[in-house]
Amino acid sequence: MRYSQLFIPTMREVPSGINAISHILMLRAGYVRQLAAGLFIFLPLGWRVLNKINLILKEEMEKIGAQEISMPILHPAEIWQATGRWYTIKEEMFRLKDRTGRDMCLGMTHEEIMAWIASKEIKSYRQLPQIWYQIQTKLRDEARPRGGVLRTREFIMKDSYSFDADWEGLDRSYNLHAEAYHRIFTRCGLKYYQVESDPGIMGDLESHEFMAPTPAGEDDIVICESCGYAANIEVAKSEISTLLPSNLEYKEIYTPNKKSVKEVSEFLGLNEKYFIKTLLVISEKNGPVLVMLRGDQELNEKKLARIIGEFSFATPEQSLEILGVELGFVGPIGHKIKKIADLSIQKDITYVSGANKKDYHLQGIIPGVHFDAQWMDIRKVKEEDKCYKCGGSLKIEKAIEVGNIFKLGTKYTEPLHAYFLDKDGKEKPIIMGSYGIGPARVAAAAIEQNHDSDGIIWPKSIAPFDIEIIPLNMDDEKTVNIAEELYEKLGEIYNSFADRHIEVLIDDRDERPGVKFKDADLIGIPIQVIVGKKVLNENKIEIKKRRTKETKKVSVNKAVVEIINAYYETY
RNA sequence: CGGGGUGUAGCGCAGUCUGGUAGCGCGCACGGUUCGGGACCGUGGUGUCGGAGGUUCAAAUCCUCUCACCCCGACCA
Repeated sequence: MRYSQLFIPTMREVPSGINAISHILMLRAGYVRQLAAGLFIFLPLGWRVLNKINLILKEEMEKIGAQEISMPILHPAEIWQATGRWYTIKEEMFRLKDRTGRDMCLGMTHEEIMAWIASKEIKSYRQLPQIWYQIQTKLRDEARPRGGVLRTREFIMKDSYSFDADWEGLDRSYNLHAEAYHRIFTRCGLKYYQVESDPGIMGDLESHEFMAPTPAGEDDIVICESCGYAANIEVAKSEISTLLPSNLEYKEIYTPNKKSVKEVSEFLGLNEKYFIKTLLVISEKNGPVLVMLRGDQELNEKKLARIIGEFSFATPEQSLEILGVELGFVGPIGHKIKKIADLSIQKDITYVSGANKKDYHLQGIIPGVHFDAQWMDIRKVKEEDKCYKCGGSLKIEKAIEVGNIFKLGTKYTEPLHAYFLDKDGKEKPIIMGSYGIGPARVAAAAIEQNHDSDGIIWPKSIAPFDIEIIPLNMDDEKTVNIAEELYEKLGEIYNSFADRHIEVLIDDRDERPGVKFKDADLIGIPIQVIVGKKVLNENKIEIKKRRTKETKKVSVNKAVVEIINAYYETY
């Protein structure tokens, strides 16, 4: 295509108040514009990138036998009421009424609708398995849209759903998706991890997330570099070293105004690890709960919430009211309320904790002897911990969730009565799975992972064009003729890498060379072909790889072959 | 939802403290000179100063309310 006919509004200045690199570059390079909080317009270049990604998604989904369909985004409330999510999801769902006053909502996702159609049409095990997918708009009234295109209120998602007759079938469909996702993200040029994840409101079974590491990411993931263990920090487990025996005499100690573990630890000259941090939380379902952690550890709130449901930390007033103790001096002994202690607290040594009395702590506490509790893993993994599988060292990285896979089981099919008759003539619920990928997040992650100070460096599989021809002197007949000739010839070449023709952009604008160079680097097409009077005098043109900035002069009559070679060499 | 911040030309900003009738750079239009890394000179157009109400002879500026957007946190199929 011709640059002069394409709408690519690049910006020289950096928009103020935003900080995600992908957000800045998408704006500066003319890929997107923002309509309102969490609502983005994809301009021609941005839309081309999304379509490149979608094409890869379609190809890989078709390879595992998935069939593309399209579902409404406006849903009747009854279906969401049937599964209960009409009630469990709160402000995040856009709701409205139609003219007759009927409750409706805008689809945040499509499990309900998929299970509904399955319930109507799938009657026999002979119709199973099925995998249906769509690339469709989702709407969520996000509390805080952020990071440009990373978290928006309206976005496109590739969502697929598997329907199987039994659990082995679900495993098969799940694994097929995992394999397809590996191919997809590899093809899109992303660095990514498949991590264990929290199923959240999707269900209670196995789930994984595909995470593209970048500082702009919203999630923390834990990676073991020796054995490959990878998990979202919300569910990650680790091993921490056991402590050497301690044998403190059981007695109260005066600790005036020393409340935090750190303060008391310094006051007594005893390592934080020999403390028990006692927290009071108020659970919506279970009321007050006392939570114990080793002094140097932090609470993983997600882990605790999975045990006791939604909870909040007690206020100073609540602590006095419920325990009769000021916060800071609460200890594990004596209270009648529910107690949960982290597994890292050893039962064979003595600890220090609050004495349940203002300005006093208690030493010599032996867990299991002086108090009992429900022993659970509620600790947040730290980088200095060891891998619980292999003992290897761990690293924690920020990452963007670009995809996820969930085993749903019968969570949606039972309430929506999606039953089929099995071989044995018995009626059984369909076993379901759901699998999502956010194309805009893939694009943003690709930019986060592939850019330099001049602009975007697209992985060539998802670049809006393959090659950009840059004639430098539009008033020089020879320059224009050779550029146009290359444009013609290159456009006719079949791109076996992508199974389509080479897509060429020619910057035919009457602009100064500097402007063209800057814009070309900003928008990030993998190969630049520079045609200019100066080098043309040697009967040569230049080929520049955007990624490495490596430039090569080649003679005009070998140009096409050399350009194609350079294109295949880059990545 | 809690905390912080910003709204002045298409973009980036100054002007607000101390009230006096709106400015700079870039971009844009036209003319000329330039032409291998966001050119230069000249000319020109551009604003309900986020909105509403109030104080005042006079409000971008002071007061009250409100809206939008951004950042941190909570939340996040």
